[in-house]
Amino acid sequence: MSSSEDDTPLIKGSTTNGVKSTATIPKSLDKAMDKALPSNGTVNPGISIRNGPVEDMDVDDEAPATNGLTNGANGKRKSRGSIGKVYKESTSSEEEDEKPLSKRRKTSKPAESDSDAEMSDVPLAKISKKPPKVTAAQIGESDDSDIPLTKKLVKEKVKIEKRAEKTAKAIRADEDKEKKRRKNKPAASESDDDVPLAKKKPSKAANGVKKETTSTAKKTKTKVKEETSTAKKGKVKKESTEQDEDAEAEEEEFRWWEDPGKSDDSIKWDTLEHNGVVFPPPYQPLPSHVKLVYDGTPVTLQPEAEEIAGFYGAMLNSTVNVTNDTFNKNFFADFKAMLEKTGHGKDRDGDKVKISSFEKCDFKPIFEYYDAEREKKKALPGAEKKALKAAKDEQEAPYMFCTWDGRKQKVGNFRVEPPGLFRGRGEHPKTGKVKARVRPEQVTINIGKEATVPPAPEGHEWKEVKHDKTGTWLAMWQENINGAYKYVMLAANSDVKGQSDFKKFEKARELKKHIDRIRKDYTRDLSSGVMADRQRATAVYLIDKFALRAGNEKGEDEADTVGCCSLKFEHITLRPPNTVIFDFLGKDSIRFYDEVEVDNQVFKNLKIFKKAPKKDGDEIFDRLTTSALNKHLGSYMTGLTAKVFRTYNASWTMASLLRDLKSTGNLAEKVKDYNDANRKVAILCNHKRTVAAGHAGSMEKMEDKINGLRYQQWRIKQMILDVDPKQKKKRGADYFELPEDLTEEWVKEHVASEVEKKREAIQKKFAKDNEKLVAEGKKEMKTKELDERLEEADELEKKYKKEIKTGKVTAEGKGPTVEKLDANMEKMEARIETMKVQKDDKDNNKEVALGTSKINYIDPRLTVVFSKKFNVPIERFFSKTLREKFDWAIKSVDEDWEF
DNA sequence: GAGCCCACTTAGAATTGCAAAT
DNA sequence: ATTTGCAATTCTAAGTGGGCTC
Repeated sequence: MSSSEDDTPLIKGSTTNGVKSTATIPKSLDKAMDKALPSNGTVNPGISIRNGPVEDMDVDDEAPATNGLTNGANGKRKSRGSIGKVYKESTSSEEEDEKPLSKRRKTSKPAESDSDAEMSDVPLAKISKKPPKVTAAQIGESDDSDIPLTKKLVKEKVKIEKRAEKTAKAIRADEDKEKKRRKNKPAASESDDDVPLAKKKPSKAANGVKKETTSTAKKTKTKVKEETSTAKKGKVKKESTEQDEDAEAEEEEFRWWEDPGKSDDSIKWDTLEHNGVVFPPPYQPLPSHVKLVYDGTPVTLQPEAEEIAGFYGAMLNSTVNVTNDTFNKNFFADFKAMLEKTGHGKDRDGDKVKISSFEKCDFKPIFEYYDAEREKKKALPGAEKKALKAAKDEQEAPYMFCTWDGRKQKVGNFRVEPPGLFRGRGEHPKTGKVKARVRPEQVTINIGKEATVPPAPEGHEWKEVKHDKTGTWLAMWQENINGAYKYVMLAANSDVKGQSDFKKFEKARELKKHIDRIRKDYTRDLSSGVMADRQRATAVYLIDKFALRAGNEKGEDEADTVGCCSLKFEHITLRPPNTVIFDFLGKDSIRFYDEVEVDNQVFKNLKIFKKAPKKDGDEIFDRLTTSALNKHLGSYMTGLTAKVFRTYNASWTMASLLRDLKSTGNLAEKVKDYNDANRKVAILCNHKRTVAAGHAGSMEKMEDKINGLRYQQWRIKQMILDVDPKQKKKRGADYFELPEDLTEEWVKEHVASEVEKKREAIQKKFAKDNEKLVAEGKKEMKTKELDERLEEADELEKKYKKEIKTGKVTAEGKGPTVEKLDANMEKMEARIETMKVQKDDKDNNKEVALGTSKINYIDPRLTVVFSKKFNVPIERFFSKTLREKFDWAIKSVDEDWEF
């Protein structure tokens, strides 16, 4: 770990208005670079050429880039539309022939499914390389709905059957293989010779807690296996209280992290039982008085259409969607399609009303109905709400858990996603489309061969029932908008998820052993003569330094977002001598903006990669794909991919931040220190959240509170003068001035609001007291009493007004002295300071999301170690669910553990 | 070796729950 | 007791990457 100290991933400064402070590259790395790069830029003779001919490329970069770009690496050419176009202008005919061909191939597919009017309008160059994955989506779109639907279903069915057959075969083959494997390898003789080093480590670490050797660990395993069969009736004990040393005392919990690991991890389970999925309740039609109003006329819709209108209606208060043109357009297209199918609406007299204009639709009545329903539900007395929830819980109980290799495990998302309007993030071209109700006929069940297959809902059947032991999912369906697969899997606190989490972090730790070599290599390859290698080296540099995502290809029918490999011309701005400005939308259309200094060679390379004729829309790394990059990374270490770097860098950063913490303060300070470190990691990973709606308001409130305190300070100062006028000379007149930013106007307003607050408090108390009296059967107090009570506020007002007028404040309290007042001042000062810190903290934090890094990137063992070392209860860092998810970490590590 | 299919992790928003403030 | 503000949890979209096919 220490060897790469200088290569700490860059921690960006805290964000203010999206502009981050400049990060710097460690000097030592710079120096290393100088050595690696001959100043004249000639290609290092030692460089291995993996990828075709060496380019005659001037590393000093002023030569036209076109040659290097186009004649280079054989193969490795992405068929991304516009790039081809660029090259066409200046290069070989080979390019010209190939690109259009691939385009033609790609575009031909959509044509064979229903034609899509929108599609054909798209310029040729822009048409997706991917044929639309799912024709279902188009069916939804098309107006002549019925015919294609059936056509499509038939097609799909055939496909499915084929696939099912195939997988069945595969599974059979797998099972045979497994049988053989078992025969050859009795469980007891399982050798751990081939267990990767990384896997051994934790059990070693665990030794601190448990004095177990590998052999006893094995015993544990066998024991668990035996228990499995017997444990079925008695459930697996969940909250083991005896978590340690005397583990020999019967332990029903499955301590898989002490297990050296199965040799075959492609088989995920032997037996699997579960109860399937829960479907959302069927659509409840609106009461007859609630209707969509079209062009002033309330119209009755068929339930299928009404449901869709309801999706939209219920959303009217979310401006994000309703004011989005794409959303509205997509919604209305789908809505209209359903109206077409169901015969549009009928007015009071039963006459047909054709709904053709979105603008003439008034969803207000529907919105108000649903809103009222929401309110009703919210207003329900607590007991009733609880009863309702209990009923639901009971009904769902059977689905909450499954039995996985004999152990009871929580299922994550057993509820089938309800229909609604698709809310794609960012500028998703399909946002607003109707997400259809999932029918049982679309759902595939994965379950053990011996298990009872849960029945499909009455009158329905499952699409398929599988027994695929290589999968961890219990049920699956394909969604109609993007054709995405939706899986029902186990919850985060399950053993399988824990195991893969553990593996992920072990993989990241393993990278420590290779990172120096990898960095050395990519630093060298930054000046490789092979364009593809140079691009790859540059990309790895960016991924390593700035924690960028890999950046897979995306389709035209998705939001236009990028990661490292898919960065485009316009996403990078170069500012000599060596500053790179990133500005692009990443995953979830979250903006990544950063100005950073990079290695000179990287700067030079990016300049080359951006060289004309490249222009907006063209890829920077046009010779690089994520799979090529990952393949390369895999040569250093099995399983190394771009993703691992993010985990590694995040955890490594956290580890070094925590390591350097002195944390001598109290509990709260230690927690704050931890959170600060957490925040730095979150910033590194660019984890953001939208600023909460009330943020500006609550900021103002805090500022106002602070100012209120400062005003009180001024009052105390005047009291000091009141007690001892000589202080004016002693401390200087300035000391007693009201701070300039507290204007006369502000003071008046402030004072008025203080008085108003007082009044309100008095009135409230009065009303309450009266209520009490009434409840006790006594008479209410008269308004006269209220007036008397309110006098207190009047006096306060008078006092303030007088103070403002005269600029003098009479000292309060019994026996006021300068000393006492000074002490008061100090207390006030401290309060102001803490409030200011709180405010800044909140402001700095307004767009940083800490959770994502805590849940996915920071090795939980780091947190556990910190918790133990500094004696902070783990509850301060991990919520209940997180403690369950990270159970393995909490129980496997002592305070000497290192990432 | 591009283009899918598939399975899994990662992500922010929305919703819910809970406790501090009033 | 109610309101408010935030933390926790749920939801599901959007990534990554393996592997298969042609």
